[in-house]
Amino acid sequence: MKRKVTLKQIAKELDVSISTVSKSLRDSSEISEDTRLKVQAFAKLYNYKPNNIALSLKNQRTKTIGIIIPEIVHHFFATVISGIEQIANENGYTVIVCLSNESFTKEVINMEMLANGSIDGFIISLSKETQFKGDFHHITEVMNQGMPVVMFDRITNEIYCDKVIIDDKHAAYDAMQMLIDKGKKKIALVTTEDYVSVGKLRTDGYTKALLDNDLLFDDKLIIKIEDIENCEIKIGKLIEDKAIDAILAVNELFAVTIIKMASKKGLKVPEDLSVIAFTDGIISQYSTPTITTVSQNGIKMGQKAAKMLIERIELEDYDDDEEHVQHYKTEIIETQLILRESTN
Amino acid sequence: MKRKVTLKQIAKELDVSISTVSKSLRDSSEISEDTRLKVQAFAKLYNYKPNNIALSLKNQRTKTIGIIIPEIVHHFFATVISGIEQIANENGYTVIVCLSNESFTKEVINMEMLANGSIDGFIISLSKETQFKGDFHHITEVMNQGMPVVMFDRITNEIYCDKVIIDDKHAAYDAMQMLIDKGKKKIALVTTEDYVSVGKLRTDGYTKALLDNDLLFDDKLIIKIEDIENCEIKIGKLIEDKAIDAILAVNELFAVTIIKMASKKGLKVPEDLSVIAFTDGIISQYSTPTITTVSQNGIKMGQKAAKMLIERIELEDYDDDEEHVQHYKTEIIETQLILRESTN
DNA sequence: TAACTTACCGAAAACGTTTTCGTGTTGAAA
DNA sequence: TTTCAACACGAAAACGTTTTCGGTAAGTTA
Repeated sequence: MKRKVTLKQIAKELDVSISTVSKSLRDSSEISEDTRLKVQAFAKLYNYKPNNIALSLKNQRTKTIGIIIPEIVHHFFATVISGIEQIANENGYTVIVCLSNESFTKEVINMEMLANGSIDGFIISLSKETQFKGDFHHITEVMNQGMPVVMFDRITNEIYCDKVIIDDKHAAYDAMQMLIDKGKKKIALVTTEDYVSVGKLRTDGYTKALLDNDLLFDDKLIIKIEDIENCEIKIGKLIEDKAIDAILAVNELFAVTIIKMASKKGLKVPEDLSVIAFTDGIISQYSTPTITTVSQNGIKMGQKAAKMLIERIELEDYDDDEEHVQHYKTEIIETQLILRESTN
Repeated sequence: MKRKVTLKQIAKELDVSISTVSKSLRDSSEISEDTRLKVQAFAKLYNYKPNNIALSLKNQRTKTIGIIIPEIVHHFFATVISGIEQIANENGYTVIVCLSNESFTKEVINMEMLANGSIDGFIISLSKETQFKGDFHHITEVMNQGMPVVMFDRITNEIYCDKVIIDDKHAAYDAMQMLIDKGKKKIALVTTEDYVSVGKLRTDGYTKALLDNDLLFDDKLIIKIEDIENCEIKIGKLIEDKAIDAILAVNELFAVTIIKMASKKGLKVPEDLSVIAFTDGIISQYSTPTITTVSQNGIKMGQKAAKMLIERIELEDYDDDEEHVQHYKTEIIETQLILRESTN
């Protein structure tokens, strides 16, 4: 069990100074070919690799980016990580993943933990509790320390930073328009509580589409689900009571539950009821019938977020202390309506 | 934009030495109450937090564990990470996640990247390509450097280290026994190629159950899928040609495809055909019919792996260089047969 | 008064790098 | 022989900590 070899050990072994070893390995012209080759051979033999921690301390850069998301057992977030990881890797970065589990406190603790030198920047999607409380001091704090932050999907307008989102309102609008074009008149919306930013925006799109098409807006057709566990009754009632044409669901789980309840009540999808879901994931592809979705393209979202963050990080290196005005951008990832069997 | 404050800055500001500041903040009895309180107040005011990188360098411990998995957009792996993250967090560790994307080369590169001081230990599940090649030098290498490694799920017997697995053979056997007890006589197996360790073991369990119950073993009833994309024809043929009672599938995607093809051919699940899948994930819960599965409990697997790794890491601290024999353990996570609609 | 504690604090090493600067040796030019 | 450049290498600082050791002043004891 030989531990990792260091410059110091090589230097001692070869009876030269540490500087000489370091320079030799970096092909400095200061060193004679003789010693350079000797050192390199020795280093190779003992499989020398520079210690990352030491480099981080010296360079004040860790080549690591921190990701904070509400949960990881969730297709969308997993795809985003996948996209981030890909770009990060291509640029020589590694990623640290922390989960807030939708808890404000855990989000804060995780940020503080990582902010103490462990990473060069954050990519974050806010927890429900954070969005509910509207407390974002932990974000501003790390930003004040000069650490770049990119927010995605679950964002807030109260913080001025780089963001990448989908145009939820517009996407919902498009989905609605498609249903309306197919002749649907009575379209329900199954969504989350309003403090979840995306839920609110999708509701706005839903409403606007109705108005623009001179359709009746009926708030009884909007139901807000708190937790997935006991939503079946609510959904069942909706389907039963209201002679509905179609439903827009803000996520896959709602959609699949809707289909299940519909079939229980003797309704056929899509013949009697069309269903469109947000978040194109595994379920939509494999449920029967397969579900028409608004695809969020988490991969692209992650890639974009990573690119923005890395650019910001590496820009800082030149930027130094020149306090010139930062111009933050908000990138919008285009969505796509993926037509499947749940609509006709 | 004030950068993070350091001990040195505090020392300068308060006109004391760095040591005094450090000791004050750690409540050393060497320091008078006067200066101690003064320093602490100042530190609090400027929100001083020790730099993690510096601590890591000094302590030679990073309080970070590295995870290397084939992919993250995969319910099972996501749950494992979730379990790892939970235990890690409880013990003050953070996790770095790297994806091999089933590539041997990426697996090696990632390991080398992390092995240079960035982490205290590895949790890894082998890529398909690694299992196919049978080349594990990267694992032995980091282990020789004294870095603890825990393998889970996709393991190899050629490496002696801590492992956590499910008893795939036994689990397959149990699932088969259940089908046989229900009177099924002609049971097919849809699996992966043999070099995937778990695929092989599940096949063994399948075979053993047949033999133990004096049922005919027919290798035409075993089909091995290379990639999910074009498996439909193969599966379709299997169902059509062979008057089958039941099918054991080694993962959800195979199972749901089987169900889909069956319904196309006019067969009803479970009336005409029972289906059991490995890997209890989202799909099984939400498909129609819902699918009976062998649950793998990724959470528990991740938790166990994290516990084993952390124990090993912290044991090393005392252990030091006493080269006493390491005794590695292989933990087996119990599986559970979750009965749903796809069996009767 | 001399010797000895005790309380309080600072210098410096250590972790592993990179890089700047200084220094000694060699050979050639003047 | 003197001067100077080129060459080859080492010392030391820096990144931010923690900790050991040493030292100074005051107070205590003989």
